[in-house]
Amino acid sequence: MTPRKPPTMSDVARIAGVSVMTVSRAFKSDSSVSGVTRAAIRKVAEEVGYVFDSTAANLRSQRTDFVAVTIPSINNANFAETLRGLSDGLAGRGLQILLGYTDYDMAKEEELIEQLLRRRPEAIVVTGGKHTERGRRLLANAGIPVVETWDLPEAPVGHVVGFSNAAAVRGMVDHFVARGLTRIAFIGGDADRDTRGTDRRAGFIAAMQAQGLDATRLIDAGVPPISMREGAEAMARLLQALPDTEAVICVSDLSAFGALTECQRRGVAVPSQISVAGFGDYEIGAVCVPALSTINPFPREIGARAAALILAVRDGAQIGPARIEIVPELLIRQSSR
Amino acid sequence: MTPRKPPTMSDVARIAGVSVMTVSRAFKSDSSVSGVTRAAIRKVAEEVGYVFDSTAANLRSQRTDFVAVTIPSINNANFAETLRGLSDGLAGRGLQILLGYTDYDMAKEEELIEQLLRRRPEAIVVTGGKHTERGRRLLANAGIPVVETWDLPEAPVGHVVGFSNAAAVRGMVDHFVARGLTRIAFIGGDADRDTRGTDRRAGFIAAMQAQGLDATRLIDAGVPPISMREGAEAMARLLQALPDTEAVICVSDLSAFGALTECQRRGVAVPSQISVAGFGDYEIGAVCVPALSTINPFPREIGARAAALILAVRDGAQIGPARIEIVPELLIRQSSR
DNA sequence: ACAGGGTGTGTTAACGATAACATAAACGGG
DNA sequence: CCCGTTTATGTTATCGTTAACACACCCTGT
Repeated sequence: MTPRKPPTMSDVARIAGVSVMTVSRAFKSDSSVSGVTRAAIRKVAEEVGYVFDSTAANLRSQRTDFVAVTIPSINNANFAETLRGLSDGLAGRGLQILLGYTDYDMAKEEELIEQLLRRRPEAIVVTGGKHTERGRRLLANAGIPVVETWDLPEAPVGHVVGFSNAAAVRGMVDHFVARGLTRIAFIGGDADRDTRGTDRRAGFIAAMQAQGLDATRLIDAGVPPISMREGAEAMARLLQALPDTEAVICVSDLSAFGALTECQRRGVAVPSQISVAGFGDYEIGAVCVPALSTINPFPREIGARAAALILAVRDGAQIGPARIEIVPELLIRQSSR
Repeated sequence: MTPRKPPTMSDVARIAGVSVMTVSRAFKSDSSVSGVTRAAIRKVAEEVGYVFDSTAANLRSQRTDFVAVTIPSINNANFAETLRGLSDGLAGRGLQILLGYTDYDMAKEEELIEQLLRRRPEAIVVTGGKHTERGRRLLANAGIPVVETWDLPEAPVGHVVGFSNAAAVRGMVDHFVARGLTRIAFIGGDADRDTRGTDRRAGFIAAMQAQGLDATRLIDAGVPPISMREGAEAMARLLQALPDTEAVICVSDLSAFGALTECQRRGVAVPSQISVAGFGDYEIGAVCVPALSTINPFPREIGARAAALILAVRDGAQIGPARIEIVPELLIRQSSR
């Protein structure tokens, strides 16, 4: 369409009859340029179709206004909420998110971290507290604020905004036990990939053992992300293999919903024959019939807190490594009793 | 952690005893550097913790390896699929996505487009074919490939990869009519914001009129994105106001699922008393009971095709404005008869 | 009237990489 | 064994903006 190369500041400066520096200042809100000059420059810029070139500004000013973020999957409402919390918190201050997804793969995460750091972000937010060794080193040496989320790692790289996946699941186990249910199963994903899912499973086992109960009713639903369909399939296997199970905790609301539908298809009444619980407080859990008992880890708040932390550091706050613990909320609905 | 400023290429060059240019070449796969030299340089780089600085490379080479993408909302499985199609297609060629979301707001889209163009992406993919006038101008003058998706605009800015929302809904209307249902309703969002939703509603009205049927059973479910809950509320209003309705088409599977649950709560049998259809072929539609009739617009393929288009242009293909039409698939399941 | 301070603008150099060109060494075919 | 070609490396200038500094001008108070 426009084969000639795009106008630069110096084109605008020439036409407006000022120096490049004045044009530069006319585009920053804080700097001192007279109102008339600024208006004239803006007008010329709009006329010639000038679009500010951040790549040059980034290099010279050593500031990119990027915040790098890694999430396991784009297609997940929980992570999307965290992203939105981040985005809303940062956008107001002109910070743009540079997003990458890891596909629940630590090797891919390492590669991604390196790729993102090349862009010289001013902070990096990662999901989870487990990384490859090189990934950790890259983060630690990046010289920018690092925020690990969705977890409470024992040896964090930098800041932490997260919660204990294990403790959250324990709350659900205890709830079931308090209602007199003892034959409780867990539907989760493959241990090698989904670290948060694995933490939840570990939390389940620990909580069951603490209650003196059998913690061997574990159904493997496959590789994360665990879909609704996989939840349904896992439930089918559970009902087949261990028909006397009284309650089941699923690694997420999505798999829990799948499990629920499997019960519906098989005429197994929920919760009178079996109680079902999920994780994550996805919208579906609140809307489906019966509504799902679940755990809300406040994903949006995780993002918002991480954003606030980054802004505080950016504003020069001399805070040491922060460790912000979010306390998930247990939501008991009709799917459990 | 590391207060000293990060090493640059010239630091690596000095330590490795070569020129900066050789270091630069050692980081590009294609260029000619001897194996020993390259290995030595890589080793030094790893030791000193050198991380390549794209900001400088971007400026000098006038290439950023960015592809800008705007979507209405991050938290939507359909757009997430398109994003994944794009991402998977582009990542292999070293292109990174620069994402922004518009919140279904054209003014916000305009601002976003400008913000993204400042980063000098090498192509831009936008959702939808409606933009503010300035937004259009920005896109047209950007001097990079522009791809509009999820729509078939009459006067596209550049390339198009999309489908007709109206025609897709007509297919569903015709399906219902063929089954002998005539009192058909539409649950959709506010006309001002969601242009695709509005297109679907318009398609509904046109199809009903073409069939000589009453096209006034329109329920407004609020501002997009229309949630499951809003779908349920809209269904409640529909059942109240027009209890003789035989079928309802919802703007998305999410609202359709909400509508379905409302029927369950009220003891209205689906599909024997009322048929329900959605749009988008979300996983929930396939898993829920009864499974939802819906329309699959192949969102992943939209992204994949857009990516392929961008790569082709990048490789120097002299293609004029492409118009790739995706034909959505009608999926009839148990929720309709 | 004049020092002192703010305001608006200009000049120069630099951010850290790479394009373009130059050149020395290694290679290979008749 | 020599010349043309390829391979490996170096030198110089530059991408488009902004930091840092400089300076002229206009206030304001005494």
